[in-house]
Amino acid sequence: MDNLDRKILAVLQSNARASLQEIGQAVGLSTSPCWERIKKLELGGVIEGYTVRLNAQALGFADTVMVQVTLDSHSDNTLEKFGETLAAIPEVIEAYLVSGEYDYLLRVAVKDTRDYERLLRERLYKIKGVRHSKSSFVLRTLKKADLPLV
Amino acid sequence: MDNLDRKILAVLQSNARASLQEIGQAVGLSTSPCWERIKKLELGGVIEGYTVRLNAQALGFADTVMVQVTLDSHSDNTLEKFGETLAAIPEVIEAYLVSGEYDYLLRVAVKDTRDYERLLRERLYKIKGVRHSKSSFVLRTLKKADLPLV
DNA sequence: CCTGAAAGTATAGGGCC
DNA sequence: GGCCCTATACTTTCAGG
Repeated sequence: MDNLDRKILAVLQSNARASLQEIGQAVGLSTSPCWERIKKLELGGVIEGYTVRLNAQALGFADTVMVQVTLDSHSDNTLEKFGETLAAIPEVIEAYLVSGEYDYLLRVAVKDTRDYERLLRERLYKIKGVRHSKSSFVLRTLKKADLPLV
Repeated sequence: MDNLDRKILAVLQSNARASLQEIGQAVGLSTSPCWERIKKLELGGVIEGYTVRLNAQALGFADTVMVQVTLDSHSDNTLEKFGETLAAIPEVIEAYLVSGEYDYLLRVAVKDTRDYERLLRERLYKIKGVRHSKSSFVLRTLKKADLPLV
């Protein structure tokens, strides 16, 4: 992992479909070393995959909600069950176990506030062990950046 | 935007470098309509770009911190200044203006706890108008999913 | 690391239902 | 309007130096 690798990753962050020629031009190498480096980064697990940045709004997900969740018990069992339950809820896009005043932070994507109310009532409130939750609706996204590599 | 478009997007979500042949096979179309649909989704702004999923750990960002920020004043001016300041801090990966008990939620990527302490002291605490902040370190990532499309 | 050749892919024309 | 097929230019992939 040298500076050239990081430059290549920076290019791929901004356009994962850039051709090897474009990447090579940007970092000052010919296509073959770029290709070899990328394969190494893929095999080494630095590159986990390639994905598309989608406009959630355009796809009908008008609202994003950040949910703080506090559990009753912190036994291994409760914790694991909670994780499994979240995995099965497609609206839950991200879920983190965190330190601090609450236990979990979720990022949830929903069509509208009614959809969110349904999710809370029918899904989150039904999960055993959840003491309480606090919802924060995202009013505006100020920043969404890539990891700083160079 | 029909079901085929959503299927194509689902394929791209899981692998943005899938060839048109693979995409076509997955959705039951030949390559040309897939290509046309993708171009339309790009031009229509549904597809905002293509990016790479990177292993933050492997790149030296061992810690992720979620920071709740509360501002003193809620004037347009303070709000805008705050947004601009955040834009210039590379460690701040995401920033949301939210409803609820606090004003902003930030996702911050740092090398270690010392790096985070430095960021707090030298950057966040220096921003005018910040009343207080609460940090939650991410202990474990339970889920990181794509938007549910089909 | 480079050059370069072979296999695979994106892009765009024309035709079909 | 949306599909399929086909030709050409570009890309990926991997040899040999």
